[in-house]
Amino acid sequence: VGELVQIGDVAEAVGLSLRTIRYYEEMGLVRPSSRSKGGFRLYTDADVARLLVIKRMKPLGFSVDDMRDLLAVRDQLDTPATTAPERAALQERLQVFRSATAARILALQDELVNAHRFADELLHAAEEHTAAGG
Amino acid sequence: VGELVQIGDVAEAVGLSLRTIRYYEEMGLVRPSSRSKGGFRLYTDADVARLLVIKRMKPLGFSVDDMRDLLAVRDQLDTPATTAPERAALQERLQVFRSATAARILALQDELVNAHRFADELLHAAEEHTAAGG
DNA sequence: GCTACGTTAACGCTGCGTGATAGTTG
DNA sequence: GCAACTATCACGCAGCGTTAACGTAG
Repeated sequence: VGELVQIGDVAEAVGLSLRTIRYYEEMGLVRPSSRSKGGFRLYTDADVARLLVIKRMKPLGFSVDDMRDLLAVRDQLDTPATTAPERAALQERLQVFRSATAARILALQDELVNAHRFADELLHAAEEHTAAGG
Repeated sequence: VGELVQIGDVAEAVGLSLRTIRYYEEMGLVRPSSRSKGGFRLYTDADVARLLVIKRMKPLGFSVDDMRDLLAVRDQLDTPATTAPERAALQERLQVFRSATAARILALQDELVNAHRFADELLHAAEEHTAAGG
């Protein structure tokens, strides 16, 4: 629960490569809460949770910049010192992500239709040439 | 019908950028059937059709190499000189694309579920902080 | 001869994969 | 002191976007 885990365990747990995790750190998304005496990255549960957020955002087409932005909003909302007007502004930034996600959902549905059509085309192309040679 | 069109018209028609169309040519996917005296690319309907196939494959996650491969299969199937045993081999290559497309459809469905969950999370995160300050 | 359109480099970018080389942990 | 893990460069790659500098079409 209050465990510190190394990058390898984290990678296996969240399904990201070591390289990817280090890359996100390099880009300012997730910093391990501490390091071992020898320099090994040590992650808390909260750190892992951040990586999971990222992993969810990735297939939605969000860029690293977008992810950093959303994580920052989350951090601010979780900060008690954040004032009400500040929270209102953060809500608007969340709204942008909701819109983008909604748009992405529509795009995915389009792609699904497209994929089915393509599969059909592949079948027809196959049949045309196997049956009566048209 | 037997019209030759320039790259700009093609780009608008299929929804790809000039750069992208040239890139696909560079990669050996679609060569314009001819050039103007001064060197302008001139495309036939068949050329445009090839580009449309590519445009359909792109969101399915196929690489340029994959696309070249599928177009080659198509070309072979459309060639009357292709023998029956050759056609059988081509069918097997088509099967690979069908499998990949089926897998992609499943992946897209997963991504859709993921996207909906993410949208819900965004809503909950918003509500938690707007209503009773938890 | 003007304007819109096109040509070929060639460099830039994202999101990592893939070594190389060296140090750490237990 | 050995195996397994990790560290930091640093280069490579796909799939284009984006100038730059210049030629063509009509």
